[in-house]
Amino acid sequence: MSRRSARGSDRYPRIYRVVRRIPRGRVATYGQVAELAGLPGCARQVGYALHALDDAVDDVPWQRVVNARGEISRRAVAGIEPIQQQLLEAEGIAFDARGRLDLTLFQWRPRVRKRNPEMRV
DNA sequence: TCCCTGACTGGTT
DNA sequence: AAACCAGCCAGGG
Repeated sequence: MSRRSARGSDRYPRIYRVVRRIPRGRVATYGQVAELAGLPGCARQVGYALHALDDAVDDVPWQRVVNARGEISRRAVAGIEPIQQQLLEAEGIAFDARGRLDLTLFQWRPRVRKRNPEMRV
């Protein structure tokens, strides 16, 4: 381990905690997860964290995270994308012929947990 | 320890 | 609509 490696991986638990909050039948984007985890601008790291998941051990609904265009992101390892799509379809999410889902319909919109519930602009 | 590669994104061209 | 580009940062060679 290099000098201070312990610090960096604090992020993974934060990221997993957010992903676990995504309800069934809803999706979140990588950037959205990063922001909710307090890591704005670190969308790429969210992908990296999910890549590091061990499905045999972790109970993180990774399939509910898609890219900002409403598509399932391409993996280095083939064969996973169709599985992710099937899992989402099983939750009631619809994909168009081009393999995209409508974020305006299925994107998770968590309530803000603050005193002032909402002050719309 | 340097260098490169990613389950990404928003702004430009 | 598509290609490019600069940030982002953890791992592995």
